[in-house]
Amino acid sequence: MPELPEVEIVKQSLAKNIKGKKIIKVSVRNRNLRFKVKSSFEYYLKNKYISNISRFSKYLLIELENQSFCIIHLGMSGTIHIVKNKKNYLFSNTSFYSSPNLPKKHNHIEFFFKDLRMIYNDPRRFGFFQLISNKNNLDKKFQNYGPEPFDKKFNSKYVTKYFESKNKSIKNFLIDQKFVSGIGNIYASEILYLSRIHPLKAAKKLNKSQCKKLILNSKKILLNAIKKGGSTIRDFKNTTGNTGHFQKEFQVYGRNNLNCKRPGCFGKIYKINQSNRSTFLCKKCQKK
DNA sequence: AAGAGGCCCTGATAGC
DNA sequence: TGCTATCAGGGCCTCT
Repeated sequence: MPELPEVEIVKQSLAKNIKGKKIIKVSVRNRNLRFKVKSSFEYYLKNKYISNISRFSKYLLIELENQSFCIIHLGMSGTIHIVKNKKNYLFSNTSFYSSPNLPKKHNHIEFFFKDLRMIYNDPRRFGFFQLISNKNNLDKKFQNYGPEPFDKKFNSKYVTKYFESKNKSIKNFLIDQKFVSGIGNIYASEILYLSRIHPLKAAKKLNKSQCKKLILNSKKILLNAIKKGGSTIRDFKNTTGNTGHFQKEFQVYGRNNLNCKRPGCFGKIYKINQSNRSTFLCKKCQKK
């Protein structure tokens, strides 16, 4: 479930906790993630320094001293935990499960640093780790991704041009990473509600003012979610194992059969199915 | 070519 | 209590 805001929260924590540090050791307990973790993975990372931590879309980018990258995608249930070490941890197995918030199962990958460990947990294994040899190949990896909502390229001209003669629904475009990067199923519903646009509306039928609203509200929702520490529906936890708070501010997501929160609307929130994913909307104040 | 739907996976929950 | 069915959804893939 991690979308851009949740990944951003994790990124900030990694920047604080592991940037500049040397990876002493990596251990992989389960290689069968979304893509198989290669057997050379641990060896490649061993003794390398981390020169930078960044994020693109829903990806965490760990840059290494030799300008190569280890990229992480959290899939839907991936979480990263930072556990501070006790003394002599390298020689003891007992400290591993000592952190109260660390799950007992599905801890697939562990990075060891001098003072802490970074542990990747992912029950459903939709997430993945991938090594990328240089910046050029990183750009190649993301060349088919659209701009992030905060990018200057995500502007009125781009959106209206993109939507020309497109029959696909606006909701399916918001979660389409080729159009815009970082928005997932939850925030798509919230953005459309705030913009008063019906999720089933064909993209080409949006007028200029609606496109502008969409751009503005995408930024607004995501920034606010980052400010609140992301959203926790089921799985998302920050690196200390705590939940985010933006879910308390959801206007439509998960509010099936409840009243519309918009003052003076008195409509009801419906859950519909779009391409096998749930969409939430108020049929009264979101117009086709 | 655009767009829809299937698949990967586990855990939580509902219903009998 | 214990079984089965359903749902959750990111990204890649296949099919029409």
